[in-house]
Amino acid sequence: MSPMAEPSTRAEIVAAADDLFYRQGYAHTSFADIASVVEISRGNFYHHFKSKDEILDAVIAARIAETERMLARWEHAAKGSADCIRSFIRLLVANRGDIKRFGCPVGTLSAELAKLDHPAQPGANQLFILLRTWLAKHFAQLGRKPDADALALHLLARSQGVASLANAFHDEAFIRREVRLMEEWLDREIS
Amino acid sequence: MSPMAEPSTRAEIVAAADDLFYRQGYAHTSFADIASVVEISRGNFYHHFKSKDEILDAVIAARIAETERMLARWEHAAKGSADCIRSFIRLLVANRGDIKRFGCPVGTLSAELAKLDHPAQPGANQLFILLRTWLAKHFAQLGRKPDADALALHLLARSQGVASLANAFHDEAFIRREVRLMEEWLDREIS
DNA sequence: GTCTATACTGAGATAGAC
DNA sequence: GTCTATCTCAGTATAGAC
Repeated sequence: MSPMAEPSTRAEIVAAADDLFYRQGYAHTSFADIASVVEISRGNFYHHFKSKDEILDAVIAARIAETERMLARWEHAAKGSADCIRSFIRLLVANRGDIKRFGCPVGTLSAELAKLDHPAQPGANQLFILLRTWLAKHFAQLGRKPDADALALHLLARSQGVASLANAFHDEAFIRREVRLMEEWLDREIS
Repeated sequence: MSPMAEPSTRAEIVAAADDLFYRQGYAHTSFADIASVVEISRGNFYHHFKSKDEILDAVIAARIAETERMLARWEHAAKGSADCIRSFIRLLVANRGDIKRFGCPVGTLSAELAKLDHPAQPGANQLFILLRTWLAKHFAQLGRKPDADALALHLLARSQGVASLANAFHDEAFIRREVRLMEEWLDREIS
């Protein structure tokens, strides 16, 4: 363990794999792809990871940690629960460039692992669960306790659908339009 | 060309590939997988299709033709445009078993080809365009000509999102709930 | 001793010859 | 319709560098 002076090779591998898994998909990304980004030899990173699945686990763990930090930042910056939910909705706009080109990182990974029937599916779905419970918590705080989870799932589904079609049609204007509709929906639901 | 007494070998290959591409994904399905379903040798296979990409093209063409037939059936059975749009919404319920397990065949193929940066992307998106223009046509006939395309895209996105999350969480009840919300939305929009 | 690099094996895939 | 060439990939063995 080096005392975090520079990013460790392991962390570089995870970061590169994270990026490539998002842009190319998990199955379509080879060790050689990752190695060429990190600029290490291909055989080398068996010292850090025993298998490709282990890298995937590390990438998922990193994404979960990053998502938790993002949610905490939103809660810190927001005035209340309605603002928190708005931050989630606006994430689509903030990331519209990547979403247009590569889709939603959560949804596309979950869909790919489902088709591969991959053992890491529960881990990938943990990202969905994280967002689902966080959104439900804030809907409950806005007085929608009985159907907080249903509202959370509804909003998650809406944003997933927007990401899918924005990706298929490469349409950023569509993202902005749907984000406005979701904000109006939110205002109606919590008024 | 045999006079359609029995399904031709070529049609059997396309049907098997269609099914496997849906359930396993395109990249993860090999010639051997398809050949073992159709029970032909790989050499015979090569007589009908020169490459895997060619099979994909044939599968996409078959899906487009099948979708066009489905839309025509809906129009024939429906009382009016509102009924047509309801048929589209209820497709989620009709196919809920497959959607729960494998997602939406249109959306998952489009997403996979996007990640692979595959040349057949435009063909796969043609399926989306087919639904989009068909829905927009019926919204226009219901007096929503100015925003008919936006309404069509909105509904397409909603159903894509429902399929994605139903697949991730393996939740059929969620599909039924969201379908009801979409039907209520439709009633409001066209009233 | 921690990290890195080179060389190799075997599985599974497409493509194609015969 | 069998049989083979070739390619890419994950994974391993092992030795060298700091």
